[in-house]
Amino acid sequence: MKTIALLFKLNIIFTTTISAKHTTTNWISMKRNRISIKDISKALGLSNTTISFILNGKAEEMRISAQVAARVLAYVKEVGYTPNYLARGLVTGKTNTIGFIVENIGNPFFSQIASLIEEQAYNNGYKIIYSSTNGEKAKALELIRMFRDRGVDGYILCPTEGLEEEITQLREENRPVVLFDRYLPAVDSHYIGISNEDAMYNACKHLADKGKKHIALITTDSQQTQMLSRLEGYRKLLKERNLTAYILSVPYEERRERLQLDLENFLENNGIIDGICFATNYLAVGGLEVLRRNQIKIPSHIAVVAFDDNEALRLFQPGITAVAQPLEDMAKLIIDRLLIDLKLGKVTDKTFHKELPARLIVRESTG
Amino acid sequence: MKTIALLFKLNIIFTTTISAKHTTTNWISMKRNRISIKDISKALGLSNTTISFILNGKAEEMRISAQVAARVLAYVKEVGYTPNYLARGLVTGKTNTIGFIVENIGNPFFSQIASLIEEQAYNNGYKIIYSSTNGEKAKALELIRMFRDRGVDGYILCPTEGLEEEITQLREENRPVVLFDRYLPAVDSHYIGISNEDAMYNACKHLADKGKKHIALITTDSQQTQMLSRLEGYRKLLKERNLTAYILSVPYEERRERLQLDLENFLENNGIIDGICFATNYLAVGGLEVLRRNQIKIPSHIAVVAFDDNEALRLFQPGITAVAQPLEDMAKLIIDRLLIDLKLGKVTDKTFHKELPARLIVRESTG
DNA sequence: CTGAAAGCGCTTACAG
DNA sequence: CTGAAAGCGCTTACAG
Repeated sequence: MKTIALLFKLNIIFTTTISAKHTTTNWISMKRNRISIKDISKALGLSNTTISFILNGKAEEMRISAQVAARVLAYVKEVGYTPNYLARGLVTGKTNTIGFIVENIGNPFFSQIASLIEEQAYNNGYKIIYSSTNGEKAKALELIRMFRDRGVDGYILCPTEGLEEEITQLREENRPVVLFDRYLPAVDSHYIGISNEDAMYNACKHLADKGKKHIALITTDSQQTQMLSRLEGYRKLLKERNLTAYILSVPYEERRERLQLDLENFLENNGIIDGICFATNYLAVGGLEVLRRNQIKIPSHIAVVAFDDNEALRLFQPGITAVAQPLEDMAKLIIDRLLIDLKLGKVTDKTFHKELPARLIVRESTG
Repeated sequence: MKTIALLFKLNIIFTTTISAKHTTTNWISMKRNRISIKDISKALGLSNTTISFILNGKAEEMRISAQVAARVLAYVKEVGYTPNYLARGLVTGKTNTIGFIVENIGNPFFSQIASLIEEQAYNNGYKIIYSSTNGEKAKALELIRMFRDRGVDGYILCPTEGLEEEITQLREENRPVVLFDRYLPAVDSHYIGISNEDAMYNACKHLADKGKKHIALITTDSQQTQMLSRLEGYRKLLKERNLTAYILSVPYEERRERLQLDLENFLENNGIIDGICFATNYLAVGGLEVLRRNQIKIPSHIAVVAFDDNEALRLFQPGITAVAQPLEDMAKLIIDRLLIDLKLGKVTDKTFHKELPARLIVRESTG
């Protein structure tokens, strides 16, 4: 049967290529290249079982003689055998792969945390498959299902709205999930983020302490938890200090196109504003361009605080005060939490909901 | 046999959990959840073969009646069946996955191109597994091998030095590979990048045309092709205009720590410098901080051009003139090229070596 | 201590 | 037009 299959394939190649001889050789060598457990057991006169046990470090447990084990390991090393993960995954149901879903890997916040998560996962023997949702629920659903079909062992998700049902199902199927950046209130799931309310409260407090009386919040209309909490923090400080709220809420879908015009109008109509908090990184970058184009002096005319720190804010002149998320700690917590469920082989009943404190990095933009 | 295995697993659960009943139910529902071709064929009274053909769009080709096909498709949709990619991959040797290796996903250049490549791949039915080498050959080798063990169909590599042998082997095994950003001169492989020499030549020419007579190049000692070409471009312009070269070459390994001190010394010792080209993005960001800290006026004292454009350079005051890589075109070419080999099922003899032109975005930093 | 054999969920050459 | 059966490369319960 094997021979027949071989001949058949060769035949295909013969009829479709010009340099048949060359390709044929390649094809054979390609198959030869990939050595299997069967090849090893045959060569060493042992059974597949024995090889497999030794390869999986179960030699002692299965009371396989040290000499046999050593002989197998030496041979494996010599021929450079590596196991086929697809076959292994098919049997064990484990692939040592983590599905990582972000909003957009091109966003510095996500790419930086991706870099850290990748490293942590790698150190623990896991690889990452990633994808971006661009904030679309349909895309997110498709990605989760695709990951499932590919048998990822666990999921790290930056969820869009409307994913409640799917995530609940993942949990019911005992698939480890950790949410980050934002969570879904209706779903009981592990979550790691920052204390957004406190972070924004502190940012605004910093402005108020600098004597600002008319503090604006530039945000989007997204109903994601992290955005709502930031809004809460803003409101809390304003209430505490008896200040008027000036809120510009840009439609999330058109956040890039609309920001510029909307912000210009907003500032024109509210000339009294003397402090601005940007609720997220792309709003800050876009907003700073608007401020500059309108020759608004920072901080003398308007003081500025941004959410999420990055190079652009650091290099801006004046340096922009920013709320920095503890990316490294977050990445570590996310992976650690996922690994616990992964090792356990099932989802724990008690979910872990952790909000880390953010750090306010004070620069010249707030005087 | 199946029943025995089932009981065994249940037993394990009974002995390790408290709410055994609950967990048991979960476990069964988890297995039930995953419906297979066998389940479908049984339910519909057809063979696995027929189901498989229909699922793979071979119904017509295999002359399966339209009614049967429709019935199967309807049932599949109803029960929400999705194929197990591991099993499929084991048989076909295809996983519809592309291995994507970058230097560091946290670097904006790589995360932006990753975002674009991911989208293009996704539109063509491929998923991305990615990893970062951090410029280390050992890590790169390990990643390539890990990807191979996981059966990725193709490779998009930003190669480190010393990967010649491994890449040659991939080609010999008929595994599609596309290099980007830099290539390995000793290896015949597809490559997509930019015309680095021209790009740097034009950047320096722009400075010279602005009357700069003492143009410095800040680069690393990396021997990667893209860096060498940029150096060539610099040299070419200098020769053409009869200008003296001022080159600061920071050790690649310590590029972050050393840049600051080295650059300060360099500028101090070469007070005559009136123009600077940074050879890559992190050098530009670090370098600009040094210039600012030393209160060097841009462009009046020193004019500046950076390689790779990004937000930080755009927002910097003054705006920094930058060489912008055509990321979108590159991503498209990379995927298109890989898809050709992927569809073909083997590596083409003729390799594709394409260098796209970069664009110089002139801002205030060059006067 | 070790091996024969079943099974994971697919695809596909072959036989009607 | 459709099905029985082999095989992809592993793991593992069972039987010595």
